[in-house]
Amino acid sequence: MKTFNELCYDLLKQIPEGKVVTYGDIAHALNCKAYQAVGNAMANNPNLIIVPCHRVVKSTGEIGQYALGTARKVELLKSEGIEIEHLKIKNLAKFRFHFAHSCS
DNA sequence: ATGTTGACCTAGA
DNA sequence: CTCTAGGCCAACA
Repeated sequence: MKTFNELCYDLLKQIPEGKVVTYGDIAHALNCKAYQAVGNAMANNPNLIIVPCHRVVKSTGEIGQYALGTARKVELLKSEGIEIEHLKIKNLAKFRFHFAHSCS
């Protein structure tokens, strides 16, 4: 049985470049509202290289936190093509990624 | 099992 | 827009 954290990492790995998701979206994808549990999974940061933790932002459009620092997170997101200013995404909905459901 | 913490969210004023 | 209050869940001591 994978832990909740492992599930979060798995979802993160599915996020393509230039796309971002909110902690709430990840929690909702897991049929739960464990927003903070998702954040905790990132905070544990067991596989920062494998998992694109930098593509996770807050629902308000703010960048949130990052293991290597918010500044580094912004730089990475901007490299992806996302427009950010003052640690906040200009068009969050435009870069919002929708997780695939069990339906195909 | 209980208490505390955390890269949070939503609603109300 | 800002600030306050309540709620939510999992992992760890």
